[in-house]
Amino acid sequence: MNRPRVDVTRSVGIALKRSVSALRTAMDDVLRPLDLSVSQYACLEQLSQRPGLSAAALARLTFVTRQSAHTLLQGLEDRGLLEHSTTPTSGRALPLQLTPAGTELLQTASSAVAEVESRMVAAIDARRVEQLLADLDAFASALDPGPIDQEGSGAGA
Amino acid sequence: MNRPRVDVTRSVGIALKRSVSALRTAMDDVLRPLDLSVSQYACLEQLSQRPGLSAAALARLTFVTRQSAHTLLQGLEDRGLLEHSTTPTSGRALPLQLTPAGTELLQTASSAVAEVESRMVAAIDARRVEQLLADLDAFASALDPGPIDQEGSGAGA
DNA sequence: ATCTGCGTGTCAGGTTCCTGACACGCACTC
DNA sequence: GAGTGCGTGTCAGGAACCTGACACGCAGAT
Repeated sequence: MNRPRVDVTRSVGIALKRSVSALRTAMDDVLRPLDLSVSQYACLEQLSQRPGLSAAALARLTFVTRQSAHTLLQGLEDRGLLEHSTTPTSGRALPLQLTPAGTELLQTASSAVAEVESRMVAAIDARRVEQLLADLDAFASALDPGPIDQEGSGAGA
Repeated sequence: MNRPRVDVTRSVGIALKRSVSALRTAMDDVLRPLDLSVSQYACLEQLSQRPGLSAAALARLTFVTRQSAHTLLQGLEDRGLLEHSTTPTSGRALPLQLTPAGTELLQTASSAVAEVESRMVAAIDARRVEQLLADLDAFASALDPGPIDQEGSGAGA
């Protein structure tokens, strides 16, 4: 075998990428039978939690551009999983909402994903989950002070 | 403002995705002036740490398919950043190695990335980094017990 | 009322990555 | 020595995502 004396794998970035990669693969595996991609599931889930979202808002929540979300949403709509109102709430924003079929499919998907996530979380001490969540949040805020509520004057050189 | 009483953002998966997304964006920003993508940087870094790697081995280390790595590597080779030996070490595996130009560029890139990563890590208690690394590793192992040092007899179902 | 700024929906093009498939070389079995 | 299994390099096709650009609707300033 090889002994990595130069601990490449001790980088936080790599560890992050590795766990996300594993999670994505695992989610993909359980979502595949339902013909849903991870991004599609994320849209459905967010839409279920916060109905009436616009496509652009949904895009921000799922960390993709609104163009990508648009394409993705069209596919979901073609399958009758969600529908958009024809009456804009404000500006041009068209509120989206799940159809009964979408809600039903989401329930199946959601429990499958929850199983995966709980399998993952079970790997560490339950008491540390909250701390981990906070740390992860701190990471994101430190790198991208946008979406929070920080004005972040004096950007780091 | 809004008070998300339905804490969607409390999912570990989402927190993970958010921090990775922020990290990727930040790395992209500092790597752009060097004409390097995050994946390209990852290849250079791994190759520097472990010279003589094959393209397929590199692919596994950077969490992409060997086909993607192939395309990516070609671009790097065209720019004279790395080169592959013509003599296979074993089977068809062609060992890769950085050129002096590649090593030099990597140094610049590496320090830029290190700055980003340290900015991120600085957001949490330094004493918790080790624990976090272990937790992240546990996540990945729980979901995908493959790439560690398991020979995994019998293909995973 | 007109203008400007911002957010939004949408179309077009390009890049990156993936799945599928094939040919080749080594190790092992018979 | 032929056959089998595994890992590897490579080509082809497609899906997903992104950047760029444009048109439209609301809110506030002029």
